[in-house]
Amino acid sequence: MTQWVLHVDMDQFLVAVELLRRPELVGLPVVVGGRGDPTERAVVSTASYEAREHGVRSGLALRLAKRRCPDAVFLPVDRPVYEEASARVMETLRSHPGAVVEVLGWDEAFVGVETDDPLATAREVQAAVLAATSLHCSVGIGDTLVRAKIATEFGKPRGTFQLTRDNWMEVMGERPTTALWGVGAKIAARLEAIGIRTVADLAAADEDALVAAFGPSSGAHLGRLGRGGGRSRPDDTPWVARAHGRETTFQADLTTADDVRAALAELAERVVDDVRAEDRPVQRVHLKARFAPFFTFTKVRKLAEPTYDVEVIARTAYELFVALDDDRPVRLLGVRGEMVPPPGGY
DNA sequence: TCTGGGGTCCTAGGACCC
DNA sequence: TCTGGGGTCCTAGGACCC
Repeated sequence: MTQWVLHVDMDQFLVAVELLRRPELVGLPVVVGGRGDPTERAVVSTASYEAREHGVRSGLALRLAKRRCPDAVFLPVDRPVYEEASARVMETLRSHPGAVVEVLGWDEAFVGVETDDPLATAREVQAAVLAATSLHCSVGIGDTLVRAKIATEFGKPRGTFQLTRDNWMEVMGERPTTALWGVGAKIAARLEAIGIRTVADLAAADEDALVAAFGPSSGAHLGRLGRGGGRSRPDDTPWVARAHGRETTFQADLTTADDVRAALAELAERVVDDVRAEDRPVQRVHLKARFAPFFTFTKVRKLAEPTYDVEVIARTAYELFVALDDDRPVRLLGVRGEMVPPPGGY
């Protein structure tokens, strides 16, 4: 028996969950995002495959989604329903004999299994998830987490794909570095500046050069990533949150200090609700502010004493806001509370 | 054309200490 | 007059992911 990693990724998850309770929308372009009103400031969380054909993607402003696909049905984000569906998916994965499940988000997880027929196991997992939830997923099969994760893209929708040491270079070698998990536009540009454009270039790159350009941790990580390497066993230790935050985009920009203070107080209150539930007080306060149209700043301050006190957190956030010394209208505010680590650390 | 809301991790560099 | 070498703690800021 061999150790394999499966990466299970739900297909158009938010839309799929909505279609279960609105079957009449199956086959139509459906967009889930914000409060479901395309005239508001909000973005697409998930678009159905039919909507994607019109160029609607996650992260696109709802207003633009409406323009690109005027016939789309817009639905509001309904977190509790997705959390519930997600929990059933994860429970199904954990019920597979011998499975070690590492959750990555609402709609995806790594599953470590021992099997001589990983494709058959992947099919079993897909069938079990479908039976338990009526939802379809794609499964990437790999000999490392990175390979399994990237394989999934080639299996979508409802399919599987296998990526291992043997076919990694053949499949990935000529692709740009942005095809890798964790390499975005900025990192890709910095790599290109030192002559690395493709995955094959990165795999062959000199480790010292990568470390010189990206530091000891990131440099070594990038080299491994190019070769598809890294961890090969999922880790199922329960997740312990480092921080909780809340942020809001205002439909009408804020212009007065009182409005800002009131908004920060409300956000701080919601943050404290979350950190109380963790039973670990806030030790550092992060303030995020976006001024119209797109300048975003974050500031951090460590508190003298860890606290659950909403007043202290809200006042600290406001002090950080004032320190920005920017009098443009405010489009977004966020407060994040970084908690004291649990006994024994993370 | 307009950019959510929830997160994590890393690096650089200053302040300070021995 | 010039200035080691190791370490910790802190903030700022960048980048990425779902």
